[in-house]
Amino acid sequence: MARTGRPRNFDRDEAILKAMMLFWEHGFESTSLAQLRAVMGDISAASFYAAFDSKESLFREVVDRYIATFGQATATLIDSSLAPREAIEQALRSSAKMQTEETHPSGCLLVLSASTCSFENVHIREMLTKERALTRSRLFDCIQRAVSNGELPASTDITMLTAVFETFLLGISTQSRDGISFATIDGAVTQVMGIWDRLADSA
Amino acid sequence: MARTGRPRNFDRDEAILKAMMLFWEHGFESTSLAQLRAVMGDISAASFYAAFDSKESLFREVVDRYIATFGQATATLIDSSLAPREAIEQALRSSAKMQTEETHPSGCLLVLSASTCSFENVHIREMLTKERALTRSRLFDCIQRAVSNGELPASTDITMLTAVFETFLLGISTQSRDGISFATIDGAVTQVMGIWDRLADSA
DNA sequence: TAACTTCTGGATCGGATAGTATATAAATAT
DNA sequence: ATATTTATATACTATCCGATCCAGAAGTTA
Repeated sequence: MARTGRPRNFDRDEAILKAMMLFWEHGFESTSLAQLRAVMGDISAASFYAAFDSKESLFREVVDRYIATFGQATATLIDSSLAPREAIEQALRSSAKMQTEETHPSGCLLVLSASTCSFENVHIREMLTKERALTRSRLFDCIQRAVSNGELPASTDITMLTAVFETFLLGISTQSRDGISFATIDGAVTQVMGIWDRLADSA
Repeated sequence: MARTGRPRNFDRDEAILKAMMLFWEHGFESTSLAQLRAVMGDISAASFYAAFDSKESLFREVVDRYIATFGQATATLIDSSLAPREAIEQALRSSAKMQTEETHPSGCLLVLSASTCSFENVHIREMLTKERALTRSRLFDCIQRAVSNGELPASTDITMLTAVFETFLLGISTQSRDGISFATIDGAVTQVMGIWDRLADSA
């Protein structure tokens, strides 16, 4: 049975995608309700709040959507059918590829859209901090798996090696914003993966 | 001869330092005039504008001050008395040390304080982009010097190797914000410098 | 058709925003 | 002493912010 009431005359899913592009480019606080309503097809404030409750609630939906789509660049990290090294290398290369694409804002939304914010929105920043922590723990698990496998020596400092790849991964956001090409970053990934190989050889 | 007129009853230099801490923590746009005036000793709006002209003008002064102080963590990059490798290693370790200190906001002000902003403040973001480009060119020159010296092979892809170190350097900001310790990042620096050594060995 | 549900247009809310006007206070210069 | 210069306190703009209220429009259900 179809739902009752007057149907909304804009595409909610499409509106979230448009909102994502704004939040991605300008960040949570610097994106205004007026801008959001404009890209959603000049909908009224009433329509906006009826559909999304609040700016913050919309942002949470946007983050979820981002993770389910563009954020899948790091999905290889939880694919246990891949060798840990390949999982990490693919996560780095796919992230570099995605973040430098010109069909959407550059860099990573989870890194850039609330890197700084006002006191009253600290919880928004912490929300993204938690998402990054999730990626970090997946990286950690990947490396731990390699140590268990014997691909990396038992003496490997997993926390430190996680930092090697994660620091580089996070840096791609600002590099992309600064206009560094995919080819250049991809070449850098090759060098960073050399760190893994050198540690593996010493096993 | 002393300057005429009623003397200002707050320390302008100290006020800039206080402003720096706010901009560093919350970013340019999310730091309000009211907050700035409060940390400057509850000065009036009139006093603020008499001393600094505008929020934007104050921010430019803050950036200059930051570069002259905390930003000196990367100063080794332009010290030609240092071997290129040592210059870069020191820049990375000093940056990691500075950015994780707990006496001021974590991360780098030049990376975090305007990573995203509204449309009307793009020039603020671009100002910081230019500062990062300066660091990048210094990194580039450092590596180029090593190639000229023969420390690195003539076949070295300087742009790519610049990206290796710069991407890592930029990533330290978010890592610091996420609470990763200096010891962990410093250990990661050691691994990243191994990339240099492997390239140097193949010379 | 009548009741019900949901969305929309338009006006509006209180509060925060960066910035300014005016008059006065506090110093130096002559 | 008087003029000049600069900073202050106080009051005040105009605008934008996210969010809400209400009446009516546009559907479905019974």
